[in-house]
Amino acid sequence: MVKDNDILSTTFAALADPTRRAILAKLASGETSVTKLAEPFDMSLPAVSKHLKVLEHAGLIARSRDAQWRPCRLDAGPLKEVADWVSHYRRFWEDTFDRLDEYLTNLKKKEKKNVRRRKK
Amino acid sequence: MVKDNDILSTTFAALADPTRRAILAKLASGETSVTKLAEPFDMSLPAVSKHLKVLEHAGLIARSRDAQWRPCRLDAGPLKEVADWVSHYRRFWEDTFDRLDEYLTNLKKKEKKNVRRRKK
DNA sequence: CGGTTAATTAACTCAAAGGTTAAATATAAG
DNA sequence: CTTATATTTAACCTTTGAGTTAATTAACCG
Repeated sequence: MVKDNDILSTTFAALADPTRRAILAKLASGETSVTKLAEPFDMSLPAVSKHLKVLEHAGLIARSRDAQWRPCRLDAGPLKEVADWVSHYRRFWEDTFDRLDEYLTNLKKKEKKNVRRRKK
Repeated sequence: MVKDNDILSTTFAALADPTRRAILAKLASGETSVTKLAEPFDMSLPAVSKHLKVLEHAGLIARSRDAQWRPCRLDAGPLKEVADWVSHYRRFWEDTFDRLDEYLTNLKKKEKKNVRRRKK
């Protein structure tokens, strides 16, 4: 269950759908109407409307009113939170530190095993 | 619906749960058994086991066998993909003034590069 | 062997996600 | 006022996700 007061969870959940990520990508080139956003997708307009609601609720887009159109624009604020969160793990995919960490973890484990065996 | 062959969707979906992110955080300080991982959470062991399965399926953790223990270790590979994806939007939270054209040119170049890399 | 510990699988519940079609709303244009 | 266009809401369906308890598997230990 995704808790509603958990910004990161809401953001990640919103991003976990290729349609929604495609919408964000499109909005990166500027404000667009719902119909234009929906065009490339093989789904009904209400479906796209729902995706937009999810993105809006996650704070990833904002909407205004222009006659009968509801133009959407990108709001990347929550994406900064994502970038910050993932940056904490950077050292794990840069292999130098990765190997060292794994080595140290292994070493610790073996020491604990030896201690346990000696005590018993 | 999250498509199974879509790595980013699977990764984001796995990260959209605070329990799973907490598990990853714990694994950042080294391999641990399932029971130890489960300890801080107010849920049953099978529930944690399921979370681990989700993380494993997303390639975010790997498991080995040590007697009756199944130690888990972090695998940050998919997190690099997340970092790469989100980095495309960096300008939107960094720049106050409009550099849209430059951004789009860059994005297109990077996307082409990624496609080539995946096909390889 | 029999018992204990670690972890998973099975079977189930319940809520939420993602989609549909049909109806409703809002605004503009004749 | 009526009609066309843009979009949302309503009602519904089906699948998935997250949790539960009870049973099962796997490995160790005395």
